[in-house]
Amino acid sequence: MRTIRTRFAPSPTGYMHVGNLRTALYAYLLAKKNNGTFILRIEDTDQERQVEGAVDIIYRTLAETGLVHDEGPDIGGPCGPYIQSQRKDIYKKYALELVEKGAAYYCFCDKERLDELRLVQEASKMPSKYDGHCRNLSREEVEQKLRDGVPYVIRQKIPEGGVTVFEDAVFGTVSTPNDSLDDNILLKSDGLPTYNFANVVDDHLMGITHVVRGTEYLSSTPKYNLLYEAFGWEIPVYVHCPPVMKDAHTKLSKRNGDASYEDLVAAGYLKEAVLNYIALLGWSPGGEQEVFTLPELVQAFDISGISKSPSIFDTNKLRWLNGEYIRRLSPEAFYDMARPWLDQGIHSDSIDKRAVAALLQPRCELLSEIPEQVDFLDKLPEYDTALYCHKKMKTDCENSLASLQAILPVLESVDDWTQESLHDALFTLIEKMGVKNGVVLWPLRVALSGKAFTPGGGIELALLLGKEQSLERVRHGIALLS
RNA sequence: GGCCCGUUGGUCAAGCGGUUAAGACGGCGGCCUCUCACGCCGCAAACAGGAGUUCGAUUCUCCUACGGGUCACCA
Repeated sequence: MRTIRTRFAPSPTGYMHVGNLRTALYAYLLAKKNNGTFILRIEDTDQERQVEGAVDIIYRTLAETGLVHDEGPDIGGPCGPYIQSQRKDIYKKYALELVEKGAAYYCFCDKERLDELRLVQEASKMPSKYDGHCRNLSREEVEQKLRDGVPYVIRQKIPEGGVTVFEDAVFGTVSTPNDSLDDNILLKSDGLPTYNFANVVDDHLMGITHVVRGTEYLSSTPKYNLLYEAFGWEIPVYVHCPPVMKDAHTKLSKRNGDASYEDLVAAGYLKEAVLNYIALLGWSPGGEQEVFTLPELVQAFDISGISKSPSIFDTNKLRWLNGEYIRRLSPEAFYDMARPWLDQGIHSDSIDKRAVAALLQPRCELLSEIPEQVDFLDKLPEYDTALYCHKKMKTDCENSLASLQAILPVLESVDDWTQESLHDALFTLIEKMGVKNGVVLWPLRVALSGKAFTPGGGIELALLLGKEQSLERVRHGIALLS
């Protein structure tokens, strides 16, 4: 069996959508699973839609996520160049070959005629389709016009009648009547090929064995196959992937303001988690495992697990998975990753950020939420005394005040400000008072944080804040409640 | 509108003629506990509808409905 060669062929027209990334991922996985080759090709035949810097985003994203290509514009390879605009001459030669073979023809219709044709067809509710005006021009007519310098395009000559059938790896057998296909343009009047054509030529020339792409190409695939057949080339295996949706009706897209890969990373998602999540969006490994490293994905990948219907991007699940990744990080790795966010929420130098990170790690699903989780350490927020009333803890303003008043001297007497000392001192107090733990510890935690929820309990917070600051906050609490 | 494709809980999904129709996220309840979270235990929640084929359909066929894609000198 031939070595499998797949390719990711984006147009440099903007950001990396998650749908795009997923297509790249599947192409990568398919190649690597079979010890094959993964190729990057830039499809920039549309002069007008180029976006500055878009190619860099593609390189950066692939590198960051570990989807490293074996051949591509930046690293070269045996089938270069890997940028379509640099392959211009190649396409014309093949287009002409097709004309010779009778599978394509020169068309001299100008834009005006085409627009008018479309209007008429729309008005009469006819399917809009090229009317074949130039389809049967004689050789003499063609040569005359060429000599006269009339602008031309080259169109594909779809056979009349018949049905084109092909096998898709995810959708199975797909058959389309040829009459529903249009004589599309292969070579534009600017000499550049359309996607339809460049794609086929490049995929063949680059030895692509498996074409992984979105379902938007499913219905034009018969036309590509007609091209392959006309050339006498081997048709690749098609793997059409359904789209990633924002909701049941709309696709996930930058245009709708949906998050791109970069946005997600900026929002505090780990790139591994994002990649893992999108791998599972529209593909099932079959087993129970949900957390996969890239190498594990390579091992587990199989085309048969790709689903036929669109899937909705679920932020909830991504969050969960991200939390799962965070919890699996070593304390050091998490600290390093959390550091920038920690710095945003805590400016004081007296707080031990490693200790905060340790408290945070099991309670953090999204890095970007860290600042607001820890900002109370910097400065006690203003809070309502209603916080002291907690039914389950059996606390209210009165017994909270009593507790804080009892706590104050106890804390003042703790010289050795450690977890053990604090714990011993406070639990001795609890025993002496003959109350439930919460009656003492809840007011303490509230006084220290001014918040309903915190990463850590009263003792842990006291330890972080230090003796002086803790005493001050307890006194403040007493004043508030008095 | 023509052509192509799809439809299992709210979401991701397993299932490939016979199952009590997995599992995960989310939701709800409980346990643990110095709050919250983690962890653990449990609950609710689905085969779009209708005809066939078959001893038997979530699985096969057809129709309907709904949804998506595509009909450019864009990719």
